[in-house]
Amino acid sequence: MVNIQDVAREAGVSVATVSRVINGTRCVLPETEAKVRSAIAKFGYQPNLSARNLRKNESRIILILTPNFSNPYYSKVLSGICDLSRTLGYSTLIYNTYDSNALDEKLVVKLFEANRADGMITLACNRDDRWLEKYAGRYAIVQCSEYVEDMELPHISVDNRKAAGESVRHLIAGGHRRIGIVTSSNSYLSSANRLRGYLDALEEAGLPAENTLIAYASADYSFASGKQAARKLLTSPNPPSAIFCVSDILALGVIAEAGKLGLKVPEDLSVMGFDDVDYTTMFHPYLSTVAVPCYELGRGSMQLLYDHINHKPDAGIGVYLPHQVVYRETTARKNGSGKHFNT
Amino acid sequence: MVNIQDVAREAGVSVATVSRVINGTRCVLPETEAKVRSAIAKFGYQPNLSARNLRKNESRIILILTPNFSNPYYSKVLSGICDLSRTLGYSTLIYNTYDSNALDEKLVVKLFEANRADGMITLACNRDDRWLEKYAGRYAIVQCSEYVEDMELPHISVDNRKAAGESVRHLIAGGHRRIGIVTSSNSYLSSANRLRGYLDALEEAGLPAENTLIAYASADYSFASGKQAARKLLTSPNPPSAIFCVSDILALGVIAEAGKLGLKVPEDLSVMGFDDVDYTTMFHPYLSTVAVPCYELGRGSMQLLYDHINHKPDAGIGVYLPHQVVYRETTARKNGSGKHFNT
DNA sequence: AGCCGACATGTAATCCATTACATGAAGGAT
DNA sequence: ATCCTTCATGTAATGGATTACATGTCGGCT
Repeated sequence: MVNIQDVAREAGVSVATVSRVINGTRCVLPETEAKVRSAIAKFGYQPNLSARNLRKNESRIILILTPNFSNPYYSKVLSGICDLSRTLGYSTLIYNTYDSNALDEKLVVKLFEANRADGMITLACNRDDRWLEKYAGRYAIVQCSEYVEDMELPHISVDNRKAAGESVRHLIAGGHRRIGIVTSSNSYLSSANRLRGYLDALEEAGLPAENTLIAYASADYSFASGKQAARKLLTSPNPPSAIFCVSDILALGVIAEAGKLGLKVPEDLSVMGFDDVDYTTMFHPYLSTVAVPCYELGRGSMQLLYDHINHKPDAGIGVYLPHQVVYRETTARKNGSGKHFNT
Repeated sequence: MVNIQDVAREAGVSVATVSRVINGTRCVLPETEAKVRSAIAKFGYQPNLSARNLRKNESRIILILTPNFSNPYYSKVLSGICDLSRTLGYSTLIYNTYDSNALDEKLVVKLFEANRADGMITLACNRDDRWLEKYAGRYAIVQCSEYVEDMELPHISVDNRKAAGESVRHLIAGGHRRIGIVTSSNSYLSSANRLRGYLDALEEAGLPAENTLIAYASADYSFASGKQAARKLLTSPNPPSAIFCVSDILALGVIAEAGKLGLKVPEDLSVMGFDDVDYTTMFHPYLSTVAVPCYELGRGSMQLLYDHINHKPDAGIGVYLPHQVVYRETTARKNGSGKHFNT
């Protein structure tokens, strides 16, 4: 493999000069630069990143921790992160945490200490990950979508509580009085906040929050777990006429199970999802849901991370992006025409 | 940051001994090893990967080129790659090529020459990427799902031609005589081979291959492009009674468009997909399709790459994994009961 | 006793790019 | 003519781990 020495020899200059040309440091005569550039081109020389990283004590790699990138929500966020990181000159290392339900502190510390990563974006931290705080000053870490409350670490997300409240208020305005929720048994703040928003709306309307209306799906937001949760809700003695779900895939599972139980959506049951992934408008009825700007969340978290890595003074700590509740075909007035409605 | 010198000093040994302990080289007295280990634990020491990589001339990173990891097919394959790579001690760098329709030779060479990657798995190469061959001996490269024919580079895939043939033969056995295909206008071998398989089956049955039965969707396998292609096929003077699609998402688009045109699936139109991604059984009618072992394709390509990186002599060049045609609810006999059938 | 081999451990070269510091030439000021 | 500044470029130290080679100790054999 050709190294900087070879290039220097070929160009008849010293290695320092070659390095200066590569890194754009001034103080190089145009004709010298031309000689160096042509030597570089001749050999197809690429600076060895291991050597550069060793010397500069950086890696130009950022670490991304995600629950599961096969989930369409996360893959959209990841697209945003990866696209921006590439234009900023960073490579991305993506790790699935799967259902471990907690970040692996050892792994994170290892990757930082080993100089493998300059920063990290986590889409997977939850309530129990307070240990992150220990590293707040030392490592550049950004929490995206999920974050730990009251922690001095930068994060970016939508206002889950408010969005959930709006959704449920919409259902109430449609005449629904028994409204169920399918949430997740994981420890993510987003699930908890969406549940809070649901309870907010119920309380405002003077509706009781019954335990039989709250179903906890398994931690992975899977279609199957949505079906299971729906079955519990819909086969109870006094079933809900509307169900708010904390994710679209769960909502899709609810709709499937409702169909199996002979219920028509939205005539017999209104369903709301959350996230607005691509699949919400591939099949009828189109899903009513909360549109989350996934891609922008990804880009935003990368920008935030970049600012922190480079110690930009005004890099924010908490950034909130706007959501949009979209009413499509899975929500209808209670005992109404069966047509979807807008309040 | 603590380095190997600090550990050596603390343990009262030389750096060489510390290195030997870390790397499991024999010839270290148990009590010496214990001293070193406790020093490592005390400092939470992690070897600097940049330094190690520089010295060993490796990176323990593998590069993955994929058209778009938001596509459920690719994300499944990627899961397989990432899971195995992690157990083999490699990190994965994933790059989306998006619709550039060709691999970026410059980028690939750059990453290899810069010692950023030890190997590469491409899910995105196509007919035009013959340049890969130049690097066959120099870089470890594995082609997954897609590959360039007649090239001495390892690849792993299913037998697309055969699988497509089986699917179309099934439709013919169901009495269909006018069978359309929605393929993609990209240059991927899989699309080409699926088209070949379609033509094989037609020819065997003595059916003419008409241009009006072949629709080219845009290169990205998108839902929207499936709809568009279906419209062309179904609004032609003599429309097909069955459509074979080279991907599930395209098939979903075809079904959606058929519905819009007032056609019932499978009563009025049979539809077959390809890949069997998760979404095929989330909505009725469940999609008839070819089940491709995505996850295993991913694992297999990583294993193949690993074998090549480590110069295992019997690492294969062409590996083919079995597929499985699954008949579900979107295929029916022509003018039949409307129920799905098995041949 | 003398010699050799086996084995544990240390010393120092090496991988390659970056950069602080050194050098030297050219041009300007007095 | 002399000195000082400026600027381009070179020299060499540096980052941290690996590893070929060197050293030293101990036991066994004759």
